[in-house]
Amino acid sequence: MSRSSVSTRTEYRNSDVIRPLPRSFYDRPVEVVARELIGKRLFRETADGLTGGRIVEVEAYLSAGDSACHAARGETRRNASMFGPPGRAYVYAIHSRWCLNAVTEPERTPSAVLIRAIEPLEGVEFMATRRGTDKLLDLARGPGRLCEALDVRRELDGWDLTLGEQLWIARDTRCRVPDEGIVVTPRIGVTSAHELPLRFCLSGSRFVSGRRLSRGD
DNA sequence: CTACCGATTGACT
DNA sequence: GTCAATCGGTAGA
Repeated sequence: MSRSSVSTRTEYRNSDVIRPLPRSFYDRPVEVVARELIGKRLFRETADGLTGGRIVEVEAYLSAGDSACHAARGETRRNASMFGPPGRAYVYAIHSRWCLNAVTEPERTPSAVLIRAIEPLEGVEFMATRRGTDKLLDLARGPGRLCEALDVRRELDGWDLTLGEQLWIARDTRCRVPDEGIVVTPRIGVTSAHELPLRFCLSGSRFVSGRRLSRGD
Protein backbone atom coordinates (compact mmCIF):
# COMPACT_ATOMS: atom_id res chain seq x y z
CA MET A 1 0.00 0.00 0.00
CA SER A 2 1.24 3.45 -0.80
CA ARG A 3 -0.09 4.93 2.41
CA SER A 4 0.50 3.63 5.91
CA SER A 5 -1.81 4.96 8.62
CA VAL A 6 -0.76 2.35 11.14
CA SER A 7 0.38 4.12 14.26
CA THR A 8 2.27 2.84 17.23
CA ARG A 9 2.09 3.96 20.79
CA THR A 10 5.78 4.89 20.77
CA GLU A 11 5.18 7.57 18.15
CA TYR A 12 3.19 9.44 20.78
CA ARG A 13 5.25 8.69 23.86
CA ASN A 14 5.05 11.52 26.39
CA SER A 15 2.73 13.49 24.14
CA ASP A 16 -0.57 14.96 25.29
CA VAL A 17 -2.02 13.40 22.18
CA ILE A 18 -1.96 10.04 23.95
CA ARG A 19 -1.75 10.81 27.68
CA PRO A 20 -5.03 9.78 29.35
CA LEU A 21 -7.33 12.42 30.81
CA PRO A 22 -7.32 12.39 34.63
CA ARG A 23 -10.27 11.29 36.72
CA SER A 24 -10.95 14.93 37.67
CA PHE A 25 -11.92 15.57 34.03
CA TYR A 26 -14.85 13.17 34.36
CA ASP A 27 -15.81 14.19 37.90
CA ARG A 28 -17.87 17.18 36.70
CA PRO A 29 -21.43 17.75 35.42
CA VAL A 30 -22.12 15.40 32.52
CA GLU A 31 -23.09 18.18 30.08
CA VAL A 32 -19.74 19.89 30.70
CA VAL A 33 -17.80 16.67 30.17
CA ALA A 34 -19.81 15.88 27.02
CA ARG A 35 -19.07 19.25 25.45
CA GLU A 36 -15.38 19.03 26.31
CA LEU A 37 -15.04 15.50 24.93
CA ILE A 38 -15.58 16.89 21.42
CA GLY A 39 -12.16 17.04 19.78
CA LYS A 40 -10.52 14.68 22.27
CA ARG A 41 -8.74 11.51 21.15
CA LEU A 42 -10.17 8.04 21.78
CA PHE A 43 -7.61 5.22 21.77
CA ARG A 44 -7.99 1.43 21.73
CA GLU A 45 -4.95 -0.83 21.94
CA THR A 46 -5.19 -4.58 21.27
CA ALA A 47 -2.89 -7.29 19.97
CA ASP A 48 -3.66 -5.90 16.51
CA GLY A 49 -2.15 -2.53 17.42
CA LEU A 50 -3.38 0.97 18.08
CA THR A 51 -6.71 2.21 16.71
CA GLY A 52 -8.76 5.32 17.38
CA GLY A 53 -9.51 8.85 16.33
CA ARG A 54 -10.97 12.23 17.17
CA ILE A 55 -14.31 12.32 18.99
CA VAL A 56 -16.79 14.27 16.85
CA GLU A 57 -20.20 13.37 18.35
CA VAL A 58 -21.40 12.56 21.88
CA GLU A 59 -24.61 12.57 23.94
CA ALA A 60 -25.09 13.26 27.65
CA TYR A 61 -27.37 11.10 29.82
CA LEU A 62 -28.38 12.71 33.10
CA SER A 63 -28.52 11.24 36.59
CA ALA A 64 -31.83 12.99 37.34
CA GLY A 65 -34.86 14.08 35.30
CA ASP A 66 -33.81 12.08 32.24
CA SER A 67 -36.18 9.21 31.42
CA ALA A 68 -33.94 8.17 28.50
CA CYS A 69 -31.02 7.42 30.84
CA HIS A 70 -30.54 3.71 31.58
CA ALA A 71 -30.14 4.59 35.25
CA ALA A 72 -33.56 6.27 35.43
CA ARG A 73 -35.22 3.11 36.80
CA GLY A 74 -32.53 2.16 39.26
CA GLU A 75 -29.41 0.05 39.32
CA THR A 76 -29.27 -3.30 37.52
CA ARG A 77 -26.43 -5.60 36.49
CA ARG A 78 -26.31 -3.93 33.08
CA ASN A 79 -26.02 -0.31 34.21
CA ALA A 80 -23.96 -0.84 37.39
CA SER A 81 -20.95 0.94 35.88
CA MET A 82 -22.92 4.19 35.70
CA PHE A 83 -23.29 4.11 39.47
CA GLY A 84 -19.55 3.64 39.97
CA PRO A 85 -16.73 6.20 40.01
CA PRO A 86 -16.20 8.65 37.13
CA GLY A 87 -13.67 7.96 34.40
CA ARG A 88 -14.73 4.39 33.73
CA ALA A 89 -16.40 2.87 30.68
CA TYR A 90 -20.05 1.88 30.54
CA VAL A 91 -20.55 -0.59 27.68
CA TYR A 92 -24.03 -1.88 26.91
CA ALA A 93 -25.74 -3.73 24.06
CA ILE A 94 -28.60 -2.41 21.94
CA HIS A 95 -30.04 -4.27 18.92
CA SER A 96 -27.05 -6.61 19.01
CA ARG A 97 -24.49 -3.76 18.86
CA TRP A 98 -22.22 -2.51 21.62
CA CYS A 99 -22.16 1.14 22.66
CA LEU A 100 -19.45 2.95 24.63
CA ASN A 101 -20.00 5.56 27.34
CA ALA A 102 -17.68 7.46 29.67
CA VAL A 103 -19.06 7.57 33.22
CA THR A 104 -19.17 11.06 34.77
CA GLU A 105 -19.90 12.81 38.10
CA PRO A 106 -19.22 11.36 41.56
CA GLU A 107 -19.93 7.75 42.51
CA ARG A 108 -23.66 6.97 43.01
CA THR A 109 -24.54 9.84 40.63
CA PRO A 110 -25.32 7.74 37.53
CA SER A 111 -24.57 9.84 34.46
CA ALA A 112 -22.55 9.13 31.33
CA VAL A 113 -21.51 10.40 27.92
CA LEU A 114 -22.30 8.17 24.93
CA ILE A 115 -19.50 8.32 22.37
CA ARG A 116 -21.41 8.32 19.08
CA ALA A 117 -18.74 8.91 16.43
CA ILE A 118 -15.05 9.43 15.84
CA GLU A 119 -13.03 10.62 12.91
CA PRO A 120 -10.71 7.63 12.27
CA LEU A 121 -7.04 8.56 12.63
CA GLU A 122 -5.10 5.60 14.03
CA GLY A 123 -4.99 2.06 12.65
CA VAL A 124 -7.50 2.70 9.90
CA GLU A 125 -6.60 -0.66 8.32
CA PHE A 126 -7.50 -2.56 11.49
CA MET A 127 -10.78 -0.72 11.81
CA ALA A 128 -11.62 -1.39 8.17
CA THR A 129 -11.00 -5.11 8.66
CA ARG A 130 -13.20 -5.26 11.74
CA ARG A 131 -15.97 -3.33 10.01
CA GLY A 132 -15.77 -5.19 6.72
CA THR A 133 -15.55 -1.98 4.69
CA ASP A 134 -12.81 0.43 3.77
CA LYS A 135 -15.10 3.41 3.37
CA LEU A 136 -13.54 5.86 5.83
CA LEU A 137 -16.88 7.57 6.48
CA ASP A 138 -18.55 4.32 7.55
CA LEU A 139 -15.86 3.06 9.92
CA ALA A 140 -16.94 4.74 13.15
CA ARG A 141 -19.97 6.92 12.35
CA GLY A 142 -22.56 5.79 14.93
CA PRO A 143 -22.08 4.21 18.35
CA GLY A 144 -22.44 0.58 17.21
CA ARG A 145 -20.10 1.02 14.26
CA LEU A 146 -17.58 2.78 16.48
CA CYS A 147 -17.48 -0.15 18.91
CA GLU A 148 -17.12 -2.64 16.09
CA ALA A 149 -14.25 -0.64 14.58
CA LEU A 150 -12.47 -0.44 17.95
CA ASP A 151 -13.34 -3.97 19.10
CA VAL A 152 -15.12 -2.64 22.17
CA ARG A 153 -17.29 -5.32 23.77
CA ARG A 154 -18.92 -6.08 27.11
CA GLU A 155 -15.59 -7.19 28.60
CA LEU A 156 -14.57 -3.51 28.68
CA ASP A 157 -17.60 -2.50 30.74
CA GLY A 158 -16.20 -0.87 33.88
CA TRP A 159 -12.72 -0.40 32.39
CA ASP A 160 -10.78 2.51 33.92
CA LEU A 161 -10.27 5.06 31.14
CA THR A 162 -7.57 6.91 33.11
CA LEU A 163 -5.04 4.05 32.96
CA GLY A 164 -3.85 4.70 29.41
CA GLU A 165 -4.09 1.02 28.54
CA GLN A 166 -6.46 -0.89 26.26
CA LEU A 167 -9.06 1.88 26.12
CA TRP A 168 -8.65 5.53 27.07
CA ILE A 169 -9.31 9.15 26.07
CA ALA A 170 -6.58 11.75 25.70
CA ARG A 171 -6.35 15.49 25.37
CA ASP A 172 -5.06 16.76 22.07
CA THR A 173 -4.34 20.46 22.36
CA ARG A 174 -3.78 20.63 18.61
CA CYS A 175 -7.46 19.72 18.20
CA ARG A 176 -8.89 22.15 20.73
CA VAL A 177 -12.46 23.06 19.77
CA PRO A 178 -13.91 26.51 20.55
CA ASP A 179 -17.55 26.72 21.71
CA GLU A 180 -18.64 28.07 18.33
CA GLY A 181 -17.25 24.93 16.73
CA ILE A 182 -19.79 22.76 18.55
CA VAL A 183 -23.39 22.14 17.45
CA VAL A 184 -25.96 21.15 20.10
CA THR A 185 -29.09 19.19 19.13
CA PRO A 186 -31.60 16.76 20.67
CA ARG A 187 -30.39 13.20 21.10
CA ILE A 188 -30.76 10.59 18.35
CA GLY A 189 -32.89 7.49 18.68
CA VAL A 190 -34.21 7.97 22.20
CA THR A 191 -37.90 7.23 22.70
CA SER A 192 -38.32 9.62 25.63
CA ALA A 193 -36.92 12.97 26.72
CA HIS A 194 -36.23 13.52 23.02
CA GLU A 195 -36.52 17.29 23.38
CA LEU A 196 -33.49 17.82 25.60
CA PRO A 197 -30.52 19.46 23.81
CA LEU A 198 -27.88 16.96 24.95
CA ARG A 199 -26.18 15.91 21.71
CA PHE A 200 -22.89 17.64 20.95
CA CYS A 201 -21.25 17.50 17.52
CA LEU A 202 -18.15 18.92 15.92
CA SER A 203 -19.59 21.50 13.54
CA GLY A 204 -19.18 20.57 9.90
CA SER A 205 -17.63 17.16 10.52
CA ARG A 206 -18.52 14.59 7.86
CA PHE A 207 -17.93 11.86 10.45
CA VAL A 208 -21.00 12.76 12.55
CA SER A 209 -23.86 10.20 12.45
CA GLY A 210 -27.48 10.78 11.53
CA ARG A 211 -28.71 13.27 8.98
CA ARG A 212 -26.13 15.69 7.72
CA LEU A 213 -26.05 18.89 9.77
CA SER A 214 -26.65 21.89 7.60
CA ARG A 215 -24.52 24.94 8.20
CA GLY A 216 -25.89 26.92 11.13
CA ASP A 217 -28.35 24.30 12.40
C1' DC B 1 -38.66 -20.45 31.68
C1' DT B 2 -41.29 -16.84 28.28
C1' DA B 3 -42.34 -12.14 26.68
C1' DC B 4 -41.11 -7.81 25.63
C1' DC B 5 -38.09 -3.80 24.68
C1' DG B 6 -34.56 -0.80 22.54
C1' DA B 7 -29.07 5.27 23.58
C1' DT B 8 -28.97 0.70 15.99
C1' DT B 9 -27.94 -0.32 11.51
C1' DG B 10 -28.46 -1.44 6.74
C1' DA B 11 -31.55 -2.34 3.14
C1' DC B 12 -35.13 -0.69 0.65
C1' DT B 13 -39.25 2.67 -1.62
C1' DG C 1 -38.09 9.02 3.68
C1' DT C 2 -39.60 3.88 5.92
C1' DC C 3 -38.88 -0.69 8.06
C1' DA C 4 -37.46 -4.82 10.44
C1' DA C 5 -33.68 -8.03 11.81
C1' DT C 6 -31.60 -9.26 15.92
C1' DC C 7 -30.09 -10.32 20.83
C1' DG C 8 -28.67 -8.90 25.64
C1' DG C 9 -31.06 -7.31 29.46
C1' DT C 10 -35.03 -7.11 32.23
C1' DA C 11 -39.35 -8.30 34.43
C1' DG C 12 -42.54 -11.45 35.57
C1' DA C 13 -44.92 -16.20 35.83
